[in-house]
Amino acid sequence: MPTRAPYPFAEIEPHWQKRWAETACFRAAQPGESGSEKPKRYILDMFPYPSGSGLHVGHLEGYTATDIVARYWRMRGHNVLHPMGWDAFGLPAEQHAVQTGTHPRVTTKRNVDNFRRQIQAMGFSYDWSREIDTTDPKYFRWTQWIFLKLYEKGLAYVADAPVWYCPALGTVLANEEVLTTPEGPRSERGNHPVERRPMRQWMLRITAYAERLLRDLDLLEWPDSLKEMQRNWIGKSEGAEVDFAVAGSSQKITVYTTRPDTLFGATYVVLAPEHPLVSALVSSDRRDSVEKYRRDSAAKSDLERTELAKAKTGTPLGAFAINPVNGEKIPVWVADYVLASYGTGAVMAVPAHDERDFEFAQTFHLPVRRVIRPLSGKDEPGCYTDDGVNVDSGFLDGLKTPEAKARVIEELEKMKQGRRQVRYKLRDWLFSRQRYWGEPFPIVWRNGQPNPLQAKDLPLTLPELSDYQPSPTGEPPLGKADGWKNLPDGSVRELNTMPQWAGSCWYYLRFCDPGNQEAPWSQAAEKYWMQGGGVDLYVGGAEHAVLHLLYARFWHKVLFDCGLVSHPEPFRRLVNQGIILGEDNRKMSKSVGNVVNPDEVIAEHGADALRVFEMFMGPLEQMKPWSSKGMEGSVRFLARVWRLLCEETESGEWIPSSNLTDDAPSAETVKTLAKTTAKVESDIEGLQFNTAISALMVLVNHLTALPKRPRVALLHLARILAPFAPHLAEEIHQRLGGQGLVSTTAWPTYRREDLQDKVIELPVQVNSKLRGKILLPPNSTREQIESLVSAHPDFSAWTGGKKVQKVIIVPGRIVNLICP
RNA sequence: GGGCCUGUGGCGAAAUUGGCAGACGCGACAGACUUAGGAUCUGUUGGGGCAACCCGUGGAGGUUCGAGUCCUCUCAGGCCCA
Repeated sequence: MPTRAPYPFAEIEPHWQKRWAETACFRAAQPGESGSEKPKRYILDMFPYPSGSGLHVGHLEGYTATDIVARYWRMRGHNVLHPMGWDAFGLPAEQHAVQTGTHPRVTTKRNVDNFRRQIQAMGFSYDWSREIDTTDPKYFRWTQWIFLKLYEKGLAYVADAPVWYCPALGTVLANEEVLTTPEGPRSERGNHPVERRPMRQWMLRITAYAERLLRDLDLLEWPDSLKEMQRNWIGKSEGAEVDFAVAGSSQKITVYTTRPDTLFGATYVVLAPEHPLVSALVSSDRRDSVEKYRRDSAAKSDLERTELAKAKTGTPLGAFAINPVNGEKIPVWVADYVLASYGTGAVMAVPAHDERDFEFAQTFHLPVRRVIRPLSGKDEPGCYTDDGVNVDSGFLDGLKTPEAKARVIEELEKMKQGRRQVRYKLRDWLFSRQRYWGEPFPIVWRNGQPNPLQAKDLPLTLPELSDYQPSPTGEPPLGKADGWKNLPDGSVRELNTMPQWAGSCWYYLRFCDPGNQEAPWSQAAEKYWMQGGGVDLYVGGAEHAVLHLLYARFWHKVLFDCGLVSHPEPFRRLVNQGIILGEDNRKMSKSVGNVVNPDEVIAEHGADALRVFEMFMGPLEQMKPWSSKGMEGSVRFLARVWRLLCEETESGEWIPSSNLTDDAPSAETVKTLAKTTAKVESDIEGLQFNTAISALMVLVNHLTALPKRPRVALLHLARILAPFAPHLAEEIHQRLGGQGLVSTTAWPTYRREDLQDKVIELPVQVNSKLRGKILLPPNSTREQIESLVSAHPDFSAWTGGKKVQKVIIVPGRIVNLICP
């Protein structure tokens, strides 16, 4: 015998989903249309990659949060843009194609259909007329169009550069897609080993925007931790380049340092093993050992080379550099703790004031010369890396570190032996992939030169292939499409495709005007929806902190410079939802078997209960574990709401409750409704959904306890519950005789005076310990409070008969009597 | 090694931002519903004590009439970067 549901969600939920779809009640009005006179609000989720395994409860957390906010503002009379789409290019569908021969388009469509079904089962109020798919030629036509803009502005170029190549994936990867692990560099996707290979690649000049990407972070309401991650990724450092002449040679060694003030403390110079000057400068007697050293270090990872704890290695080059400020001859070494990719690949070593140099000097018995004294005056042996005052430094003596830096750079510039230099860790963005399932580049090669397609020739679509396997040499799969790649005039198409990030760099703009055939978006639509600093609320996972969010900001700034968007930043307010762990407190994973499947949860408890529980678990941004018991608590809550107006017969039928009344609610009920509504408002606006739901529970507990439930109170409840549990809210709204859809009615109002109690309890402390309470009107003055306290029957018991030396009164908060 | 975040009942968490610690939920315990209950309803539920009271927000100090909240140090866990 099937178990009876605590309330009939299985009938209610599909019914209202159908009604919403039929009435298109969540359609956002375009500028000019009726409805666009309302204030706009753009509430966006990071659109998903439609994987084969379907949605997980972590996706749903963010989507539920934005849906509550979207529904709330719609009820508050805003024109809400709340869209959904698919970031559908990507490796998994293609790897599936390599293994099975199924076209990635087929796999992608199947996955998208599944994702859409799952999302719709949750009752999210997306405007489905704006659904977009990055693999749709009607969409990627404009991705290619934006690429042409980048190309025209000289921000897209081809370079022969050492790039990360992943043999297992058969493609190159961006710096951002490579992780540093104890086993060496690995691909972020799949954790395969990757290696450096020189290859011809498309690059995007994101470094040209480094300073603006850094500076404009100040315009954004983002979590500080996330801004900090972007700052670190951009990695601005201010320092100097210093030229060291080489004794007996016309060559010079240029080093980069952030501490030019320590130049007088340099006791040797180090070149990275890969530095081009190594072979030019090595002395004949040192050549063999230097060559051997270079071979040895080539086998090591960057992490092994630079780790502080690891023993430092190196070998002298047999050459000497000349310190430009004091003419001193100091030895040149080759050591792999210096990386070719950092700075100029050469450093001046100041062992007294740099940890790594210090360790190296200790290992090889090189001199240590102190030139900075701590400001505190206490000079201890060892390495001192903080700021201080220069000593034994010629013209820098007595200067504090910031002045010393400025002074030495000034001097070096005068001597033409150095210059101020701002550096960024950020590298240009490696933008091509040797893959099939991505946007083709709108480029043809003629006589070894790239030529852009005309905008009118877009989209350039993918050819059909029977074999998606990349070749081991890095030749892209598109190279197999002879008819596609070779053009009649002898030119050849670019065979790489764009990385998955491309489509997500601008999708939020397409949502503003998704059907536009003439342009990626109209100026009017962009101005309307992006006014006030862009997307008003953007919610997604923290894993996109540097990649997607940095790339999208970069494209947006380029589009801004092209006059195509009206604000320099795309996402005004951004929030990361926390990870939902498995019930065992571990990360959800298929192999552990602790994954919660939303389809099953909805079938068992309903979508409303899942929505409520996802929000009730804890703060949105916090990591928190799933709990099936907690899930049942949310079902119980909604069932209690249901039973406010329905009761079950012996045979299991739900009939209207006999406890309903058309009488006006009591003053207490009116107050509870007012307080709850005010709390829910401020909590939704502050994204504190867990406490909003707890306030709703308090209200429901109050209403449950009433012998007769006023219909107007329940109608009020339906409206403030609607953002959280919209299906149930619609059903009770209708059963109580409410007009139209609750989703499109106005948010309820309340009287301000109902928020304030007539009498409040004020705690009384003696010597900061709680001793009693007094009852009084909320707006009592200090004098009134003091006389009420001293006249209280328990007064002498509280004070123990001692004299009150001081009275601290915080009206509405506390009274504290100090009796020594 | 550096940066950021988090530590509160048996569990998930609240705390008007310096003012009654533990709202709300889960779990547990007791009772009711004339059968049963993994349904529902009603109580109780931080620890100690017969009690009045005392103790309690990872730990140690400090500022303050008053600290979960602010400061210093420290321990543990997480994330990011080396």
